[in-house]
Amino acid sequence: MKTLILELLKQALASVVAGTNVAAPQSLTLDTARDPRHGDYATNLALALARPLRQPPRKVAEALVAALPASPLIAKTEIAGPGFINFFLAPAAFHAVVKDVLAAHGTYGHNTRGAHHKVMVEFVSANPTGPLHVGHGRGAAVGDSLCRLLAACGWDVTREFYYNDAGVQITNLTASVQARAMGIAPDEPGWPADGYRGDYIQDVAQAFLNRETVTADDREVTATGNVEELDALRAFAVACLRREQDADLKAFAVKFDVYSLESALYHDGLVDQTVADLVASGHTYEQDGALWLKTTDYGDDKDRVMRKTDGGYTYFVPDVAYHRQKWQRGFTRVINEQGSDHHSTITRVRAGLQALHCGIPEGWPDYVLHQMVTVMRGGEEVKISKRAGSYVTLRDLIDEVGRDATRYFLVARKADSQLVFDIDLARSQTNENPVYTIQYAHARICSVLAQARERGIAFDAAIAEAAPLATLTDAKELALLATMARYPEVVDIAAERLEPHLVAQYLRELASAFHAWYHDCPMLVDDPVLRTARLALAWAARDVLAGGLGLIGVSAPEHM
RNA sequence: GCGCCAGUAGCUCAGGCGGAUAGAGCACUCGCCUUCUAAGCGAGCGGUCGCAGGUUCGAGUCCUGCCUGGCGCGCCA
Repeated sequence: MKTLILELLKQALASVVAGTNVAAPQSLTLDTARDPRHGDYATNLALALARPLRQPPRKVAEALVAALPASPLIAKTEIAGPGFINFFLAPAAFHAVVKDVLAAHGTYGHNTRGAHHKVMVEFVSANPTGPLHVGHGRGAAVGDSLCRLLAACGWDVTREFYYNDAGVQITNLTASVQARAMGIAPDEPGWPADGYRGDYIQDVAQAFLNRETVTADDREVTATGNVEELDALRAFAVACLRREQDADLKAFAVKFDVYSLESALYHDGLVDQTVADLVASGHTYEQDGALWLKTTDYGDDKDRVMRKTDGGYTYFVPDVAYHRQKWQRGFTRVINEQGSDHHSTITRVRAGLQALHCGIPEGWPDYVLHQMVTVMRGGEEVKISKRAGSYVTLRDLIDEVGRDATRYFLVARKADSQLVFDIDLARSQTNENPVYTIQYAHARICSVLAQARERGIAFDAAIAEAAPLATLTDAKELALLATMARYPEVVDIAAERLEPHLVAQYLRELASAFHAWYHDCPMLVDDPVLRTARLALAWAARDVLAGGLGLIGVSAPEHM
């Protein structure tokens, strides 16, 4: 619908500019009008052209309108205000949306912008030292929606989860489990400094003593039961927490294609190779017994230690090795979704990659950072979960408010805004809760279609596609159609800007437009032509609602 | 002190590349169930877009400075 008007406008523009030495603007803006009195679409093209053409904007607008090719889909145009051109569409233009939706068979709004190019989205990437917390949940919700959006835009998406299974934190975890296995509780003599204090450590210790076998998505380990064997303890503890995180992710309906391990980067020699290549590149130096990378060559505010005086590497060295590996695996596009508390790594990783001089473009990879989540209940901040001890777990939220509400609220805010998660709001099953308003719209349509079947009214996808729609003239149904027409643009922009919250916001508007229409325009009327047309519209609206909900990983229930 | 992010209605938040009278949900007030699900609809109330300058036909949006909050500033990840 929009592309069609843009095309006409482009022709008008070409004809107006012809014969002058004024270049046509590189891109045209055509906005969906906010005020219905401004029609359906509006452009400020005349205002933009006024200066280069040295003519009053309204006069330019008149010329543009005169040059606009006639179309049966445009009812009229108006010149308004300082020189806006408003387009009023004919109902037929709206009706075409229903056909578009139905013909797409569940892929309406999708596009081919990605052209099957590979993109990796790395997200969650929690270290296996405890259950996932609410921050990981935000990362999971945002990252998973990004993957769904990119896939809908024709990208070949790989979902990757990276975790540190070798560093100081894992040593710490191992010591904590060992202490628990030996009957030592936090703060008792022998409890490791900075040990993990959550109850889950006790569970892991007990399972280890029971010689249990644990299976996670990427590994299986059987406990030896010997608390003196640190390697066995570590392997078992990591497997246990991986399994726990897998269960959390499964409950959240988030899946990964690839798990990457920090330890593998060492085993495969990628870390040493990266260090050697960085040294060879001339961007390193030795000082105070440590090896430094001159990250200041690439915009950092100070240089960073690569190899500590104890001989170990700092965390960003394997990160650089890992990202070079991503590049070598053919991912010319990589998006890392992380908590913003790690944003300082961005400069270092990019600097390391640039210093390698291996053809990686500046500014690669992309990052999407999410800000902190504060959980509120009863007007007070919630900070503690029994199981984890020191933070609110994702599982707590899912158990308390459900997967759909959790996902919706965690993805509905712009990632770089801090988020207040109100448990009372999320769990309320009333009109206070936007996620239910959206799902209810979907369920309502399903319910009416079921009613139609019960009444013996023949209706299916084929009938919907063939339905004449000329009787759809009510203002509410045109408004609903206009909202549905915006969906492809929402998907496109949300994927382009890596902002899945736009989809969540759009769905609320779509649900609202649907409910208003539902209220004013009964579907199961006696007139078979009108009835069929409205059922076709409802069928299409259901497709768009289900498609949008799918992009944010929220279910589209048939009953509520 | 330096860097990143944010500051928009009582609350939670949207606001494409600068564009028309700044929007939504909730809360609050008033209406609407004999009617396909009232988990809904309609109307009303509610604003110094953090502050101050600047750029221009036009600024919530761009620039500068400042204020407030979060995060980071480690040979932790």
